[in-house]
Amino acid sequence: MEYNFRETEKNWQDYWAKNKTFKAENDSSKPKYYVLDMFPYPSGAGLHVGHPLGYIASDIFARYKRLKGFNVLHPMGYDSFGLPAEQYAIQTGQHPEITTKTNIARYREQLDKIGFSFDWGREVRTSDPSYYKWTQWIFIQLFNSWYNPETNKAENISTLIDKFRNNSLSFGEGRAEAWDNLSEKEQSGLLLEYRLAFLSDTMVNWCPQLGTVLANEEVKDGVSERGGYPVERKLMKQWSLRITAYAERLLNDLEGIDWTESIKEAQRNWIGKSEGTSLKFRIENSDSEIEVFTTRPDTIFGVSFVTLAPEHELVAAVTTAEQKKAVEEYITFAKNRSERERMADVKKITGVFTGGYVLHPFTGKKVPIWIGDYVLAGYGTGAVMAVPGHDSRDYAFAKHFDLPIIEVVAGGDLSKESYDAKEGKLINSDFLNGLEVKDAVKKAIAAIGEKGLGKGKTNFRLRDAIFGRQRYWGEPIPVYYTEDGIPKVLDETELPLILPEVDKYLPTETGEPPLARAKDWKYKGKFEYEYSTMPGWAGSSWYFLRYMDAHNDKEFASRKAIDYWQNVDLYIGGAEHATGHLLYIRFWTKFLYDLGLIPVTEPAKKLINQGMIQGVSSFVYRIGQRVFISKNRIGSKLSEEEMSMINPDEDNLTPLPIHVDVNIVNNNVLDIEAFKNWREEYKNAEFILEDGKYICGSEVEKMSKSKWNVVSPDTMVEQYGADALRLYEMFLGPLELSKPWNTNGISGVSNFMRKLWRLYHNGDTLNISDEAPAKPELKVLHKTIKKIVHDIENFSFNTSVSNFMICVNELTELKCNKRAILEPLAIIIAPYAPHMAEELWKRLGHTESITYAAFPEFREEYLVESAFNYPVSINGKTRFFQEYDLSLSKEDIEKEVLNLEQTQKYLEGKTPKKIIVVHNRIVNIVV
RNA sequence: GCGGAUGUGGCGUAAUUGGCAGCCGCGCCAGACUUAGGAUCUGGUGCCGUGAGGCGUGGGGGUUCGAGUCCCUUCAUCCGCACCA
Repeated sequence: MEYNFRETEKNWQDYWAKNKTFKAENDSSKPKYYVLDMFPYPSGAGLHVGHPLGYIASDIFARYKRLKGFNVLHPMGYDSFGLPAEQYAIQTGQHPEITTKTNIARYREQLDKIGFSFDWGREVRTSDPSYYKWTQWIFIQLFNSWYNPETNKAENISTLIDKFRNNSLSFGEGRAEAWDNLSEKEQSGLLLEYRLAFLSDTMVNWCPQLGTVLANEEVKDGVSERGGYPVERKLMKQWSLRITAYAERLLNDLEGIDWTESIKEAQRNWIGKSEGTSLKFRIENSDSEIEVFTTRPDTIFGVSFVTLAPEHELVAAVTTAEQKKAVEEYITFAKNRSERERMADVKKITGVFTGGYVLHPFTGKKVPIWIGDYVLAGYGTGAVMAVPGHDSRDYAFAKHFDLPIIEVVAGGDLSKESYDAKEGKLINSDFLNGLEVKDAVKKAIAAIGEKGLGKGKTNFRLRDAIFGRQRYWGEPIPVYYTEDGIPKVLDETELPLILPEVDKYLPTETGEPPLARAKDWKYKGKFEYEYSTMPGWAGSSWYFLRYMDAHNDKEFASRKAIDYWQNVDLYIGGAEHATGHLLYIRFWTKFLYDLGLIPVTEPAKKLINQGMIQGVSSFVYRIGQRVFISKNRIGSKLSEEEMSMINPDEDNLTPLPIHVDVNIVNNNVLDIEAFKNWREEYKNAEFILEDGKYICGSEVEKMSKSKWNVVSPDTMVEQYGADALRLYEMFLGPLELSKPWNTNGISGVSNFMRKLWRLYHNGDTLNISDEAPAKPELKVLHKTIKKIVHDIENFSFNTSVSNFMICVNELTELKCNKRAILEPLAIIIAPYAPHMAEELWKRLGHTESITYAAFPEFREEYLVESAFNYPVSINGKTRFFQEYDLSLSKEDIEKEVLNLEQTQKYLEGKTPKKIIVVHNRIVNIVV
């Protein structure tokens, strides 16, 4: 009897569910291990074959750790708030909750079929009130906290109020009123400048099509990441999170975690730390100063103009009457240019002279003030000292407007381009002349400090994260407003603030978010709630903690559970979250740590990014309306019969490529019957074939419904079984690599599964011998154990599949049916092919699941050889092989080799210059 | 522009980390068995050459007894960031 994967896999999946085989305990004598996948957003399209890649890898690891005696936490859940469900709701009127539930059910069904060892008892859904209650709770903690730069951590806002009281507000820059004399509104406004969750007027990314603001992380190339709609800058009152307070720690702590270099680098980039100095330029005929930020104070004598961002607050003040009109026109122009336009023509230089001047702090010379939109209002001080000689952007601006270019660092050719390198000697620079750049920087900073013109300063590119979304399907922000408009957070006992029902999922006529439609939705019946909801990333910024204690209704997770599980040992997910989710989850973790709520500062010790699985689209080529030409016949001569199919008068004779469903194409050969039935319009299609077949074209593209290249895991499981799918996804190549899906190859692992089964069976019956194993059999087993352990621990799952194949091939060759070999083999393969492993385990006479069997111990002694077959090479080229006992010394081997007839043949009478003998490796003779 | 990765047969890939390049699989070729099949089994399969042999890890150079692996240089592809002063 052949192995019946359909029945067997179903049986074991039922068994695992019924016996709660993968339930993790929150305390155990075993060491803990936490394996986490990035939980999915349950979209309507269901899972394609690319989604489970990371889940399979993490599942193998989790199962391996269980066999190694660890108490493993391996949970799964759903990131179930989000835009697609809401947009679907807008179109259909269907409540997003219903769509979400349906999608989750579908996801669960698909996941179950693959045989994952998730502890479903800990499932979380971010859209569930019992979950978002705690997301709201964390928001309240953020609101009630500020970042104390002295202790370098978040503290309760009361410690700030104490400071205000004691120092009469001298703590806040430039304020001297007494705290208690301020009105409540003034106090609230002041505190908002410090709270980690705060309301402020900020420039936001406004997306009119989506009707919401977006975080910087959600905007790519000036369009929304979801949907690709244009995004514009707009000043709005918005909730934000003060992630910038954590910039330094987010940067520094990257050192201590085992994440891929590319993710760490992306985060470093995003945080964008840059060290420099601030410097003030006195405005001519005025008491005001323009403050700039520069990383190159050494080039101070190369300043030939100062550029302000169009939004800079001093623009009006420095503009002269003659230039007023031009400046105003320019500002209007800059304002109306969308972010997208501005990015699209980075090369285009625009700007205007204000007519005003500043005085050079060292020479006292007049320096013209310009406005240019290459200077960003949001970074540094929104003003730069332009050094066209040594900054390419200033150079381009100076060239364009014909402004002077001064060389102050020797080494470049300023007639061609600016010299930006930070090496060379200073020239034309008064007291800096002759110094190397590095020393000149130091001396310049010192001089600037002495004159009281500025001081060393660090800037970050990281912006505070805008937190409010003018959307329905998200966590309500637990805030209400008093009659004075003072925002107040709800009391913790009032949580969760349930997402109210609305009649439509659209903004109101007055442009308020959908939540404003909710009937009688008022705090204590009279105060208005905040109508914005939280962004998609809120719920995912702490979910790893909730899994530790998923049903706790008193706390977000009990201290005991958190102290036990600590943080994630292995986190697997896509690299697309590099600067979004993975930054936020680190931020929230650090915040909760500061409050003393959790014992760790990082969410995950190790992170692996699985690659994308791309689709391979297939194409048919249509001529006219109903004739399809095989790929390699395009451009070839057609027979008379073939010609008669085409009507050259009516038909367009250029073959038109059309995506065809990959499920009716095998090895690029089209299933013509299936194709005719695929769509009504192709029922009467005619074909121009090659070798009697229709060959399709193919191309690697993103896997998506519209490209007809989606391969569903269900189809694979149905045809080959879950174990085969698991093995094949791993066999495809290194986990981190992106690769196109090719269904053809799965037959290889499918054959392997059958071979494995046959190893234990003779025809229909189990065929196992209790005889002691022979040495070669033990050698094969232990070689495999060694390799598999090495592979798993290095996350090299592709090579372990290949090693299993080698092992089974060799044991088949040896006709091995010894229990002492096949039992351990079942265990080591169990993480990869758990269903078959369970079935074999049972047939071998075990009554318990294989999940908690003991992983076999590797024994070196079985691999020890007494001799080695040395490759003998002459001048590095392998010529022949010779076996020598391993006890022989190098000298002995050297002598023996030289005496060999074959050696003499290759030496052709010459005397070797040198002989290299590497023990257990190679012999090389140099002639 | 900055940063991160990747280049090996027709294809996906492998190489105990400086020691026999091409493991494992797909595909292909040949054979066996078959009331034909896109099933199964056996063998072969880097390239050139009938052969001895030669050539081969994107290209060029170097270090070394020995380089896919280390160094320099160059090219190509993918991804991330980007007027960040």
